Amino acid sequence: MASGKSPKEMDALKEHLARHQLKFTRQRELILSAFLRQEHITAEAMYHQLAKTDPHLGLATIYRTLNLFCDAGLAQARHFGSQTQYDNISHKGHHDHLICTGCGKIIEFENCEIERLQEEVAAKNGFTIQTHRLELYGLCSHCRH
Amino acid sequence: MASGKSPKEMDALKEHLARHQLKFTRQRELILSAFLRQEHITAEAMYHQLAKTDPHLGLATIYRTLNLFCDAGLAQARHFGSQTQYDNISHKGHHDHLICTGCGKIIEFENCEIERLQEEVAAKNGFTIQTHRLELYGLCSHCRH
DNA sequence: GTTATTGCAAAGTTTTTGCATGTAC
DNA sequence: GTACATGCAAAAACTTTGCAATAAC
Repeated sequence: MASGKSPKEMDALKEHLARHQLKFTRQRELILSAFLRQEHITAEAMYHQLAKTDPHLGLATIYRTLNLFCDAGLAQARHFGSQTQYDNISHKGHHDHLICTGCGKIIEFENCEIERLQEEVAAKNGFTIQTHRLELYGLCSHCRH
Repeated sequence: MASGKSPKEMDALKEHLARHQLKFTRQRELILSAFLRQEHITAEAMYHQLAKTDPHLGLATIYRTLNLFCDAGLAQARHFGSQTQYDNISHKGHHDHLICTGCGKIIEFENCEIERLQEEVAAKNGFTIQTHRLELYGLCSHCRH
């Protein structure tokens, strides 16, 4: 194996592509490997990040590819502020947000106890949780004054 | 004194307006009273709803007014799907969802213990919570089989 | 060789802004 | 009478789409 380690997400992408008669392109590989380094990112931010090494990679391709990742179950789109955030699913589950409605600051947190209670609620209703989203909106100490 | 016609939100709006040298207009009154009947609504939906009785009320006015309600602490903007949802703050807090990714069924629940823990997390980070959003995605008992 | 993908630009959506006119104070 | 608000249209911001050229299979 020349490349040695292909992360499981890369394999998952290839499988999704194969199953849908889609192709594994240089851009898709590039965008996925950049994406895996993030917890969440916007299309625009990734565009700028990749433009340094690949100036011809178009923003439309990034959007198309991130949307593809959502279809493949690797990413989850979240509308936040004025742009769409693409969350890295493999980092999800322990990834909740505290969002300041004053200045837009975002703090990430995880809380096992909350997660345990979520499981409890789900079980009580006969559900098996696949993923969740918890966002707390409020004012940070700065903005409260 | 018990003027059944002026809900506390209307008074809160008036107070906010007074404090900021803004004016209490027919449109603001109209939009607020329509807003209070909803749990959440988009600007576009409100535009259509109000157009029946007030065909000259512009969409820009609705946006400006709903954003004003956010400033006044009566509403909370949430980006969802492709449009902004304006949530009625007074209805929020006990409104979490359990969503089946198989059949789309939505169960509403509330859990005081989770809410308490949320407050705890917020406090630990110096935040004051205004509202929150919790969605659990999974499979219901039907769809698991 | 065939079919999907890319890059670019153009179009589509949703939201905000500019400005003349109207309205609350 | 003096601000601020409104309505309309135009602009801005973000995302998707059309199409000819290109790359994967």
